[in-house]
Amino acid sequence: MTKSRADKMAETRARLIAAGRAAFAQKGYAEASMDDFTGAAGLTRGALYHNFGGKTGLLQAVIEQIDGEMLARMAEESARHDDPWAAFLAEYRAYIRMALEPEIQRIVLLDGPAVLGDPSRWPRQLACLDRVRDLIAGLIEDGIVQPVDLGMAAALLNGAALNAALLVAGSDAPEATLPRALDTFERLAEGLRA
Amino acid sequence: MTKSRADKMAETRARLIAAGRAAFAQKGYAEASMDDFTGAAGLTRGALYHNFGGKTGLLQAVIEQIDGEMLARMAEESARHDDPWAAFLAEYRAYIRMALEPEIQRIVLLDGPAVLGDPSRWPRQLACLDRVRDLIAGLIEDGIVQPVDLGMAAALLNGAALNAALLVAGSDAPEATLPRALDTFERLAEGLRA
DNA sequence: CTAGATCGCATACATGGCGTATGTCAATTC
DNA sequence: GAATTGACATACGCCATGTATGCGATCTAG
Repeated sequence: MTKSRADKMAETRARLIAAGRAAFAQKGYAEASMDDFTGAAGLTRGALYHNFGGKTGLLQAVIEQIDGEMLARMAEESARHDDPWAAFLAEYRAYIRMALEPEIQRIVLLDGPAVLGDPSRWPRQLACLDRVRDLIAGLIEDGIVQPVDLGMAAALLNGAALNAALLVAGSDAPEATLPRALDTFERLAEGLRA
Repeated sequence: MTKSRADKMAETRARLIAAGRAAFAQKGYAEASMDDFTGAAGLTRGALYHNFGGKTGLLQAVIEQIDGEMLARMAEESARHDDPWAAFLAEYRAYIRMALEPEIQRIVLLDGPAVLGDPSRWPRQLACLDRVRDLIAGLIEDGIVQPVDLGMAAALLNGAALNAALLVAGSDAPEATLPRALDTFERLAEGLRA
């Protein structure tokens, strides 16, 4: 079975995304040289410009991929709980833990907003943000949470979770700090309950 | 009265900081060319490297200056309230309003962390973060707030406030969105009360 | 008071990364 | 099977940062 043209293109896209993802995570967006990571992928900058239009286009694609993985992991966590509030907190615990990983922290949470602008204005918004919005909407409908502005509540909670994760990641003993972060976050979230 | 050598150096530093501040705010850190804004200040890159060691050094100095102004404005706001909890909320209201300003948003909240790394690990930490820590410590001592981890609570609240501000700033009608942001934030903060 | 040392800043140069225009070869189409 | 399309490579120009060098003004020593 010979590879079709579209298959080959999909493969080069995947290779470039993988190489870019590794480089962005390790050196940061600004310090990652296109020649370096396209070369590492066995390609040249020509392929990158053809497929993604430029360096920022590749960053978008990388973020989209990571976002999809984050969404899946959060959904997986919440599925283990029957109580809606517990499921809600479980998703945020997963989010905070993921924000600890250097790859997600650097690419999605630091360089992404700085290079592409505020995530809430991205053309393809982060799926995990949308998901949290839906969760909160359900909690409000069930009378578990006060009737607050959906997008606002989601943004506030995301910001709190992100900073919690950054602080944990930067601490000397992340493992010891993580439970305190989760605890403090849950107390904050209590403020939204009916 | 003739200018001393130190006086002149202080003036060039001030000029460079002012020019860099304007350029970083308008075009973002990465897009701001050193030749451009040093030229606008009537100087050259030589002066910049001599005084600040490089582009990132200037960014640090700019952030330090803005941080000082933010601290002053927050202190001013809280001084108008007698009730400790009201004063605490007033400071955060001021913080959210300040995060709306493109200059602060772009330089301190977006590019700063992306270029210099996590603020909590900066050599000269943000003074306004320290201030919030102290406020929370006082509230805990007075029994107004639950005994939570100081740095963690401050980080969470700052993250929530930051994202609230970003969302407001990115909305179509910032003036109409701001009150909802403040309201949601105060509800969250309620979660920390004893 | 003057000569030399110092220091703040400008100038010139080297390096390297991004973006674009052009070329090439393989796959598709008729 | 010839022509065309399209995916990707190659080559070039431009611009930005960082560094090494040079100059002139201020401070200092005798």
